[in-house]
Amino acid sequence: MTYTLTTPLYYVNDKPHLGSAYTTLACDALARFQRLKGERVVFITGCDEHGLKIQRTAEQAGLTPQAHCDRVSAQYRELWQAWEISNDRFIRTTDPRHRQLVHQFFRRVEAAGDVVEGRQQGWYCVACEEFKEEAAGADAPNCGIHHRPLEWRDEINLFFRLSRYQQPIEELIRRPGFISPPGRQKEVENFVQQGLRDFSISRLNVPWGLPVPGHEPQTFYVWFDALLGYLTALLEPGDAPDLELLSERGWPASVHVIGKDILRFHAVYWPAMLLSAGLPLPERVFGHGFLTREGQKMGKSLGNVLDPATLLERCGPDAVRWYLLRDIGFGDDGDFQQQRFTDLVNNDLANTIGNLLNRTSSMARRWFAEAVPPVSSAVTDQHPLALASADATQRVLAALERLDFRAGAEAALQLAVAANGYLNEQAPWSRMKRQEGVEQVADDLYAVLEAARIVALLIAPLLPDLAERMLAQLAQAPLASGVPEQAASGTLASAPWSERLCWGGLVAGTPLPEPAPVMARLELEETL
RNA sequence: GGCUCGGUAGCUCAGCUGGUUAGAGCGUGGGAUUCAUAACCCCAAGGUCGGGAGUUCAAGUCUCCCCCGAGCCA
Repeated sequence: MTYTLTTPLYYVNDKPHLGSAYTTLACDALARFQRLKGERVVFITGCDEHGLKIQRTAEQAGLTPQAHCDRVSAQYRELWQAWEISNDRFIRTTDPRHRQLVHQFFRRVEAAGDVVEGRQQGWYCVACEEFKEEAAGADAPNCGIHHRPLEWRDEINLFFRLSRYQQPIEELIRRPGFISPPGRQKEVENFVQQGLRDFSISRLNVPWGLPVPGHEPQTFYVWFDALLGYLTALLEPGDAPDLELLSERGWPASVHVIGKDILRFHAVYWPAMLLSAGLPLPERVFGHGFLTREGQKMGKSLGNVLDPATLLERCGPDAVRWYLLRDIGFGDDGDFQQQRFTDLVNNDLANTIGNLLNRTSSMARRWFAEAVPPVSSAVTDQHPLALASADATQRVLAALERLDFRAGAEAALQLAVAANGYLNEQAPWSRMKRQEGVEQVADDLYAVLEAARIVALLIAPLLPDLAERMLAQLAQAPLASGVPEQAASGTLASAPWSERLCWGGLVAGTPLPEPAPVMARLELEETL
């Protein structure tokens, strides 16, 4: 079984913003988690590059659409590299193979009798690339989202007969777990209950689009072509663009992770299209929330846009990943507050987790020959910290499985808190001063180091960098959650994650490197 | 206009099928300590659980109305 997950294919209208980074970061955590569990993962991201909006943006910049797309998609690719996103694929809908796959898909849909000509009349928002039903009777309406005038369209184009899929779609969206979070399910149900209407899948007079075979000069509506990018992305380098191959390449997807604004495309239109083409349906669609900043919507007009590249540069990957994943319920809207951001990062990562490792390693080295202290048989898997570790592990696994990154992060953090508490109760430094119970001190330090090791393993999906730094500090093999399982097992002679998560992995006497803080405190003097 | 979801300590939130003095984290104040990244640990203050009415022996938790916020649809 392959675990296939996708981010949306981001529209290359402008450089990447924090919202895209948020989605991608979350998917990266999920992908790493699945890889660590030993699953074969195909993590897909990429860019959606057709459509009138792109065409116009390019014109305004004095570029050809292709040049514009090349430029913006490169920004995405570079940003994800900088963020160490472990995507296995990066698909662009201008990829030549994509065109062929879209044509093949379309022929299937057409053969199924699901393509009809129709007259499309209505107000269109180019920025949304959507017709606005609600503006039907209006005179010169504006888009409610973009506050720009809508454009009148009256053309003959091709429609997909969505109405034929009323029943199967109703059943699909009722299926528990298909739409997450559950709150959004009703939203879609209401929409579907009102009756599905055929929707237009082609445009006239939009040269920057894939031609509809047999229906020139029609080009495909961006959304039709973009969604299919998930399929093209699965093709391996040498593969011919053939839908028949997909089942061997990881289709259907285990989950599409998207922003809540495009839930309908993924939960209704897309499955119907797949049904029509005779392809299996994705197992799950997760619509996450949006980010505001200090209570306000981010936008150019307000000048309060947080640039993900700047954020990375100034704060590092661990801090931002932690904040977004640990403080915002995945699915809920979230507010980026700089004060809270630094508070949480410093408290959780630097003080609680980082300092735990630092202080313990320092003591172990000082009193036990710069190595992991000898353990006595008193430290069993019934040790309080062993129990805490087992509990944390179980909770992290369960949480990440349901994409509850916040609960996962908290559970891992709790283990570090427990270990710090234990250390203070036992106060090995006092024992050493009194020159008594050295064996007890060794046991205590061993147990705390062991807990720290497990904390590192548990945060690995969320904070791969910090996890590796911690493991290095503990003289442990790296995890490499970012590379495919086969490659990892080929190069690393370490046990799988699930085994390493078991209590007692540290070997007494293993030399410990000189401790250096694994996580620096954030000291932001100005506003980001 | 219809529907949905929220409104719980300064902030972000947890509170399952109603049941002792409403919880956590952050922030704030204090204490303790020195192994450690002025970190860790402990303690405290702080809430008429949006407002009102009702059901009940008992409501943050159920019903109705209203106010505010978000969203989907028209």
